[in-house]
Amino acid sequence: MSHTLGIRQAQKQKTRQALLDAALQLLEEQSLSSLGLREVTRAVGVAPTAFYRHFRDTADLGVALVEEALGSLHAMIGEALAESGDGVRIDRTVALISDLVRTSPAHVRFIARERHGGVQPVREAIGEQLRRFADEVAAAFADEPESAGWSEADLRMLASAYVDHMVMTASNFLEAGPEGEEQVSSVARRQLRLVSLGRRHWLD
Amino acid sequence: MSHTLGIRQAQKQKTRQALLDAALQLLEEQSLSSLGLREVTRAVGVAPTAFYRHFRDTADLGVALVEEALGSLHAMIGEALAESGDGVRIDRTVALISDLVRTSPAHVRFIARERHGGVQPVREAIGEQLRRFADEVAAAFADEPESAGWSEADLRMLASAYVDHMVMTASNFLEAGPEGEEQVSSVARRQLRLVSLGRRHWLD
DNA sequence: TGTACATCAGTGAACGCGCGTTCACTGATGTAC
DNA sequence: TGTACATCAGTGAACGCGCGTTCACTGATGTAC
Repeated sequence: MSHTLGIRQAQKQKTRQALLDAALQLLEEQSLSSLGLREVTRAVGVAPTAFYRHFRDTADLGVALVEEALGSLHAMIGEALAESGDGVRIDRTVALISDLVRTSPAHVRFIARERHGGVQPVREAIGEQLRRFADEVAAAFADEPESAGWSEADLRMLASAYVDHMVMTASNFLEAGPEGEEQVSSVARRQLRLVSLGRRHWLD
Repeated sequence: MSHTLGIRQAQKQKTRQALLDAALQLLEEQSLSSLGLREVTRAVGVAPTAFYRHFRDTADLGVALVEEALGSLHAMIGEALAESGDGVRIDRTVALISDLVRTSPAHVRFIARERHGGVQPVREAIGEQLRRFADEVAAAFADEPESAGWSEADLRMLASAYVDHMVMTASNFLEAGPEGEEQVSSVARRQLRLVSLGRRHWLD
């Protein structure tokens, strides 16, 4: 028999999730540093003071949103990069980002907005996640035969370029909307091809 | 004899500039959507209502800051790109960004923060400036012999990658601080070299 | 040059409002026996 | 299974505070003659 949460804890988690969801929606049109605790509780339909049962302040809630947005992404990126063959891997990567933006636009917008936003703990949480992505991408590249002769620093440099390009592309998808999706995909794929070609001739 | 502004207009411009300067400083630690008009006037030492003599609201002030931050940059980028030889041009470009961040860190931070921030008119003003940069970079590339056989769309794709990389690099310089400057420069130059190599083999 | 009037950048009082935080509370859920 | 007590998620009143905006104003600067 699977472990069931107590009624109390289950209800608490439900409220917490409702606060996160409401905040994420409100953050589509403003940034975290101007998000009010009362705004969030009003949207959920609980008393303002209930907020403190779940988060210390809105910055704390923001850090939780970072985990929600990026925490489950590591596995997916690993799969996309595991593809052999530059062309297919590029297609998979861009498709992954395109899907992500279509499925969770609010999460993506939040990350793009708060990556350089006015709330330090959130900036740091995002920075750490992106650093982890870069580490994972670098590790994936390191295993490939094309990386023979590459220094660790150069692999990290290449991986950073990849991750930064992914973030930029996600933000481009958001800005372009559904009708601009194909255009953004096309540019993103060609830019990755550019980098891929550069990689192949790096040691010439 | 050169035209002199009336005393009244000169004083007005001085106050306006003081508001812009104070706002920019306050924006080092918060984002525009949480910047208060009273905060700004308090920092300058004028009455809150004086604000309305210069700007409709803080979003309007933000748009003015975008012009101040990016308006004078077009000429400089043109010069850096006019260099012949990939290596020198890359060095010049990265040095330009490094200088910019050292000279005007607050302006750079403002642009990085508000590029995806919560204030629509400011996002749009930044987007338009970056689009202009991309146009100019594309035009500069188009004049080069290496671009023979390139479609206009591919040139635009290459130029976008350059401009996005510049913004990313500026933000990296900011984050790294003075002691990380050489490291950021080194990574940025190698990433541009990667793109440059890709460009050379684009039509293979 | 001097005078009389117009302009307008900056003032200061006043307003209603929503904010974050505190506190003692309630009542459903959990636990020990 | 039933009872008595403990826990604790969510409540609701209250607080002091700073906000954006309005308005009639002042007095230095500008302009017309």
